Parts: sequence; C-alpha cells; structure tokens
Amino acid sequence: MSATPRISEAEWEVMKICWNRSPVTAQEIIDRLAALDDWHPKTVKTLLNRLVKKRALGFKKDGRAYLYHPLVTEKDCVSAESRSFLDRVFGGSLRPMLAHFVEHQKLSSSEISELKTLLKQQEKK
Amino acid sequence: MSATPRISEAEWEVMKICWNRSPVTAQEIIDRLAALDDWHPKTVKTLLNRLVKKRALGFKKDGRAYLYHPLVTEKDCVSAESRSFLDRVFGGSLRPMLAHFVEHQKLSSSEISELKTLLKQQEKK
DNA sequence: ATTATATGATTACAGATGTAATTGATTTAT
DNA sequence: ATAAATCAATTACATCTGTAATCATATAAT
Repeated sequence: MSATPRISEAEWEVMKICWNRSPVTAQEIIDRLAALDDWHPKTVKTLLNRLVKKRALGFKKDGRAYLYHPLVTEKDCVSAESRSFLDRVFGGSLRPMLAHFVEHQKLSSSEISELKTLLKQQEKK
Repeated sequence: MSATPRISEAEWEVMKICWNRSPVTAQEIIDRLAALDDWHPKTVKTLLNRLVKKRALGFKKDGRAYLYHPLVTEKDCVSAESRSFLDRVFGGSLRPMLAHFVEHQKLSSSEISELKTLLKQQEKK
C-alpha cells in the first residue's frame, strides 16, 4: 500500500468512475457525473486536473481527447480513508466502530449471516 | 438526531475532549491537546472559537475563564460522520465496508466473539 | 482558407481549514 | 496606582475545496 494523496469528497466521485472504467475519456466522466451529481462540465474538468496534479490520475492523449487512468489503487485509497475515519471518529478502536454500524444501520438477515461467515474465517487465522 | 454542523479533523480532537469532560475550561483543553497533539495554545483557541461559531460548543463565563460544553451530542456527530464515510467510500453499502474492516484490521478473538454477540442480538430484532 | 466548435489549460473566487500572531481587556502583583 | 501577566477576541495568511469562467489551441464545417 503505497502512500495515497489526499482525495476530497468531490474527487472521490471522479476516482470511483476511473477505477471502474479505466481508461476513460474526460467526456465519459463528465457525462456520468452530470447524470449522477448534476455537476457542471467545467467543475469536473477542474477535479480531473487536480487529481492529475496530485498524481492520483494519469492520462494518455488519444488524438483529440485524453484517456484517464488511476495511478493509485482503489484498495489503497479505501484503506487510507478507512484508517483516517477510524482514528478520527472512534479513536482507532475497531470494536466500537463495528458496534456502531451494526446497531445503527439495520442489517438484513442475509447480511448478518455473511458477516458471521467473515468472522468465522477470521477466527481461523 | 438533530442536524450537526460539519466538524473538521482538527476540530474533532477538541470535541472529543469536550464530550468526555464537559464542562471544561479552555486551559484544560489547551493542556490536553498540547500533550496529545503538540498543538499551539493559539491554535486551540482558534478551534474553540470556530466550534462556538458553528454552534457545536457553547460556553459559560466562570469569572476569569470560560467553561465550554457541547451543544451537539457525540452520538449525533458520530452518526453523521459515519454516514458520510460510508456513502463516500463504500457507496453507502454496509456489507463491503464491514468486510473491509474485518479483513484488514486484525481482530483479536475476544473482539470476534463480542461481534458475534452483537450480531446475535441484531438477529432477534 | 476562414469561421465555428470542442476540448484542454489557466485563472477566478469565496468559504473551510490548519496554524498561528496581534490586540484588547481584565486581573494580579508590586 | 501602575506595571505585568493572563486570557479572550480579532486579524492573518497559505492551502484546500467547491464551483466555475475565460483563454488558447486544435479540429470540423462551410
């Protein structure tokens, strides 16, 4: 897990699209975010430029348009973000955090059994 | 759960102290954060003022010094922050999020059994 | 070839945030 | 009573973020 740059809330939306569909043109990202979040094309371009500057995204010219691709993995960013959240809000303690989610978000019974399975697998390690 | 103001990363540290020891003087908060995060007293004062302006903290004058106390509950802030994190990083889906934490952070066997107990309680609802 | 259009690059601008310094008012020590 | 120390209020300032507009350049249409 290499160090990931700090990715803002709005930038996450862009990164998610890149992780799912890389390589992807600016136009496609713009279209998707216009539909999804009703963002102005110029706004999306700004976010793309900032992500390139942060070295979270790279691009290749494909004639007229650019093709963007992630330079950091989703896994690494998710891990960094999760760590930061856990530390900030729960003082780094996993148990209270998991308890919070299990209590607050209603879990369907299938989700509960999936989790139990996950826990059982953990137990064996 | 009343609407909570947005609380920044640094501000969280201040809030945590207030939630644990309210009512508390600026001096005590300053001392604790100097020890904990090595923050300058002036920095802490700025954070306190911003939190008062955001209506996350209130204060009462106690002669010379102020006594600060939270105006928003820890529970409400934790919930809001958790929601925002879940949405941003895991698209709002609980299962992948829990799976991430269970897989990445090593859980002690006692933590695992506690979690199982929590899940069993959930099942009954 | 000139004009219109599309798209990437640069610039803009207000509010949030991290990180304080300066000012002002009040209390305390001399 | 005056000077010194304390503590809150105001101001500072660079960077990040959200949200674009403008500028420049390349391609397409006439």
